[in-house]
Amino acid sequence: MEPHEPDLTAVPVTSVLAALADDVRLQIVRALAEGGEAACGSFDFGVSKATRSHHLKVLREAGLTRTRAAGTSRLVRLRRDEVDELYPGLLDAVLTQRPPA
Amino acid sequence: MEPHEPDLTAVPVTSVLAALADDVRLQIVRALAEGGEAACGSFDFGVSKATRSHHLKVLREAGLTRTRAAGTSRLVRLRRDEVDELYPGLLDAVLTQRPPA
DNA sequence: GGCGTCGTTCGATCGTTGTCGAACAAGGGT
DNA sequence: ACCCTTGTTCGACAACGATCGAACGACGCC
Repeated sequence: MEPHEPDLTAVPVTSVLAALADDVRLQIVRALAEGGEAACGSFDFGVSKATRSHHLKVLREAGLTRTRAAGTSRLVRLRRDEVDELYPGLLDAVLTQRPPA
Repeated sequence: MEPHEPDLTAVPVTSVLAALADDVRLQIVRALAEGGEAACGSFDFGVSKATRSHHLKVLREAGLTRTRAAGTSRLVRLRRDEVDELYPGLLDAVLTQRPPA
């Protein structure tokens, strides 16, 4: 099956923002920004694997991540360069974990 | 009635992003970024005044805008300084209108 | 006071989306 | 060959959100 990873320029801004406007997905993006490439299963944020798979699909179809098969796992990585080029400052602004007031 | 304009630091990032992840609201924000302060009625993007009022409320409660009464109208303005300080690059990244492919 | 304008709020509708369990598919190891 | 691990997909359900018309409130003006 094709992973359906669109060109970032073909994704409407609202879709990119919507993809980031979820707590679970934001945690995934943060983990990817810190740890680089990671297997899907390494993100366990209290949701079922079905939900996690759904979130990874949203991120992928928003043009924010790429996925490649590696044996029985799938490795996900952040498309940071492309995002930074098209939306400079966006990831930086969103990724910095602020203290909860 | 109090306009309920929260401190930006008290608003979760996901709420800020969700507020920007809508086409109508994005148009409003762009208009505010260009034209400065404007009356609610000046935004007519094909939605009813009820819907428009709803969108302005979302933006206000996300800490992105301020509203003040002025006679029979209400003037809305973008809290650009505060947003830029807390999320540097976010507005710049989002506000630039890209050509539709 | 009465009217028109501007905006908010209410209630309803309807599509979208986050969530889950279960079923399925693909790989690797023994 | 068998099984276990890893992910995806499918239906279902619940919650949220965008939208509207209509009712309401506040203000200025004549």
